[in-house]
Amino acid sequence: MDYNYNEIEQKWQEWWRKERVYEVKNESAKPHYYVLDMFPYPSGAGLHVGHPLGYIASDIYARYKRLQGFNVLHPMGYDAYGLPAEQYAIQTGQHPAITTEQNINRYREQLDKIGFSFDWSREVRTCEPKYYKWTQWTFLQLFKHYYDNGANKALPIVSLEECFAKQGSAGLDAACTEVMDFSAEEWNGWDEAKRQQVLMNYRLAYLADIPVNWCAELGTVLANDEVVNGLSVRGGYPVERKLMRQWSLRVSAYAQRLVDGLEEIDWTDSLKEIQRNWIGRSEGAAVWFPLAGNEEHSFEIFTTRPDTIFGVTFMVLCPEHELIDQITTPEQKAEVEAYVTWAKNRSERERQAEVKKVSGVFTGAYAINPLTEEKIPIWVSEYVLAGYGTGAIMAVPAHDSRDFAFARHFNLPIRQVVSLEKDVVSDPTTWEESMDAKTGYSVNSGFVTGMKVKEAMSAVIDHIEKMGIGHRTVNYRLRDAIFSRQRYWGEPFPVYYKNGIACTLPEECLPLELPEVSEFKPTTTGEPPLGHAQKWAWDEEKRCVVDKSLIDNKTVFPLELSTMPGFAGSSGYYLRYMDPHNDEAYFSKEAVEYWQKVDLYVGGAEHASGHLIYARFWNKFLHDIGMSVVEEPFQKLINQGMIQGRSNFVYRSKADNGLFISKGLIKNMDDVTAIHVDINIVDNDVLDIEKFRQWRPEFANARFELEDGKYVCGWEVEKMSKSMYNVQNPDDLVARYGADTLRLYEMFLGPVEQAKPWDTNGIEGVFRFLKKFWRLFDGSDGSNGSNGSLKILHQTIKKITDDIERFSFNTSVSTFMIATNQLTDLKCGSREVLEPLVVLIAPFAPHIAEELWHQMGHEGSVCDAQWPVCDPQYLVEDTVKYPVQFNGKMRFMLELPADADQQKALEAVKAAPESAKWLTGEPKKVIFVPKKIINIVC
RNA sequence: GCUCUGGUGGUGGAAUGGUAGACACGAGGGACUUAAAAUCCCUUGCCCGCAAGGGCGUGUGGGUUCAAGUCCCACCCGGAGUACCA
Repeated sequence: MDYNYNEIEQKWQEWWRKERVYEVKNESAKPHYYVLDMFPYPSGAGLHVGHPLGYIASDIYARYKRLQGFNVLHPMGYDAYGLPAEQYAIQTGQHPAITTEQNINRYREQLDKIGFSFDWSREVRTCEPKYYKWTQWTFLQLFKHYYDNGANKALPIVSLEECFAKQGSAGLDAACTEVMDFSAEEWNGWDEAKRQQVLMNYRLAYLADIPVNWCAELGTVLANDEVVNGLSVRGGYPVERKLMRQWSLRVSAYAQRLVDGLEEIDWTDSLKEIQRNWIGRSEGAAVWFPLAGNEEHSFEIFTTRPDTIFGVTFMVLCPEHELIDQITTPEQKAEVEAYVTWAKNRSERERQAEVKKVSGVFTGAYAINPLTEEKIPIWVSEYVLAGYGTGAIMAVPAHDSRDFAFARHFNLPIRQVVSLEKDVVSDPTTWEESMDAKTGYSVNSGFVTGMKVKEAMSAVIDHIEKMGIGHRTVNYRLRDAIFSRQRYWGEPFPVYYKNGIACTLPEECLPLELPEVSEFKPTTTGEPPLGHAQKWAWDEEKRCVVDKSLIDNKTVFPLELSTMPGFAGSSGYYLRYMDPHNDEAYFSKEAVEYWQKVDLYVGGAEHASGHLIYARFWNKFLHDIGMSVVEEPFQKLINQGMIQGRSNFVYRSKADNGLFISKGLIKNMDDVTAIHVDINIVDNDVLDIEKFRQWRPEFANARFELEDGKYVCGWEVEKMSKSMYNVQNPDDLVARYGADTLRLYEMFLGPVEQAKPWDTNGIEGVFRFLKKFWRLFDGSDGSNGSNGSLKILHQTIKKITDDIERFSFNTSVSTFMIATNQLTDLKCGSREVLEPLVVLIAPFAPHIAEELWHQMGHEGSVCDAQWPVCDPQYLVEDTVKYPVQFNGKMRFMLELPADADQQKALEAVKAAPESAKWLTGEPKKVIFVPKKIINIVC
């Protein structure tokens, strides 16, 4: 009987759906395991072969765990809010909800064809009110909490209010936008507006005027991870810095816990490293430098090299620094103002493009080095950033490359205070670069002279702490996440404005549903698209949304016009899958206590500094308020590598426009023009000439110069894109080879974690294997397996189990091929051998496994079978290697049959001289490896 | 610049420090067939040799080891992340 994959796959996909084979309950006597894929944004282009790569890997693991007796949660859903649907809406007027729905249906159809074991009864869509109700709810909780550094967790803001009423800000150690200092009397005397303003300074979701990444083209602000090189990630439009009043999440409060948490999770080192770099923890000191001539005023700087304080030769402020106006001398005023204006008007892109260009201006003012009491000039320069540290630095040109470049440019003094060897100094004016390394000894440095750099660092900090002019501190590069987007297609904020004060909707009134709008563009007055919504005001008494014409600012107030960013909906979706239909809570206590966390998370590394930071933050916060039970949501993380496109080219002769020359015949690449050709009319780099002539009218009369009767195309690895005609649609492959072949082939392509170009050249081999595997079962009988076939089976069990555990799915496929070839040679029809083999292959090729399982007379799904256990007696190797030692050194590798008398052999080796003559038992083969080493095969 | 990765045949890629190149593609040869498809068998890292056999081989140069693709040091080349972060 032929392997009719189309019939088999359709039949079992329907059966799985009908029998609800993949639905799981939140209770079971079995141990639990949660396998999650990063849910997709359903784009209009549909899936290409790169998308399912990770899904196939996680599906294999999920199915494997299920066969091993785990209750496996393996859900799927859609990250349905996003910019492309909105931009499409602006262009066509088509509502994003409609296009999103269409795209989701298309995705679902494509996913179903590949035979995934998702529990679709738990599907979530971030754009549905019953889902985003809980996104909004979490926002409210963030708004209602602050971060207490002492307790090291989020606490209710009401407890902060009580504290302020009793003792003001005294003794408070909380994450905040700016440090505040007030007494209980002051607090109690303030009106509501002022108090709210103060509380806003502490809330975890807060409104503040902050410099944002404004993208005029998209009409919205963007988070730091949505901007690369001054351009928006989506669309590549220029982004400028602008001060705007925006909602933000105080992610920075969790910076240390986000660093610490990396220790306990099982992610790749490179991914952890990306996160560590993004968080950018650096230890150092905050030091106050007094102003010369005005010593009671001082300003704070941050340095990671307190040991170099004796080498400070100038100070630098960022152009935004508030001190500039106060300290600039009249003579320097014009120049400083011109510089500041120039710097502020530069676009982020210009600034980044000219990073190497040194610019700056002297303020005319001086500071006092608190340790040397020297007078040092204060400069202003762009190279000091407003957003990091305090926006002011002490410059040590001898030991910081940027300070060095600045000093050279403006001819400022350079003083060496660190040397690789004790008491050895050189003339810094001859240096070609600064000595930045934190190694060596302090020189010319007062009381720390002669100390090692590390010792000097803490000695200086101790000293300035004693003097009361500074302290040890830690700085993070991680900034708070800007949470407002001036867009339509996102979650509305459950917030209204009562005479300028942000108030939140009562929790019972959630979800606040996204209103209908007449247009998806910003309004003519520059408001976000929600400004077009008629019914967009909050009636405090009726507790409902009303028409905005009713706004009277007494009981009816305007609602927030921004929406939440993409990462809002994706930050907690893994928790919602645990209990997706709960209308009373985000998820029930029982559900989260049962599943705990995601055991295996599979997705792209491009989310390292976005989603994976936000989701960890989100989960830590939910943990603090008693919702999620563990701090780290994703125990093990696998990054599937990106699949690139493999483009094919034909070469048109420059001399003769109708002539195409086969690749091997081209003498000089300058004589031809390479033209992208659709990969669907190329097979194994050989062009289908007829299809090519039909492909486009201008090629209808193409002539060819062939090699061996074939036209061979060139190829190159590029991004998978329509314009390069290298997009491979999985549906075509499923139709041609079946889903099982596609699944196996995607795995066979190489390690899951490695980036690789898509290439169908090998798919025939995998297809051949499945056909062979299928044939193996023709005429299978109830006989017992021979020793040889059982050996093959048990070695296969061992190898496949090991491979799956280390996510080495490409070698698993090879293992199946080897076993199938061997069993075919043995003409093995034994049920005892073949039945476990079906179970082994079920995670990889579920359709064929299901069909064979039923043909063998089983009633239920192969998914409910038992993963076979390997019997060690069949694993014994034919030969065993024994290292033989003389004088404690390994001298021989003795290879003996597994059942040989090893003791006797070893004794014989020891007794004999160093040659192979003496070995009893007639050596079959004596291999002299290098010089003295002998491998002896008996 | 810094951090992380990787470098093995014509190609994708295998190798707990122990016979490098499994498995697959491609290529070459053959069987079956009127023919094609399908299937099966043999060869296939490079060099010398009719052969038996020998020599060389995992980016480069050193080192550790009886033994290195694998471990250590330096360098070269690719890929990714990040960047005046003090």
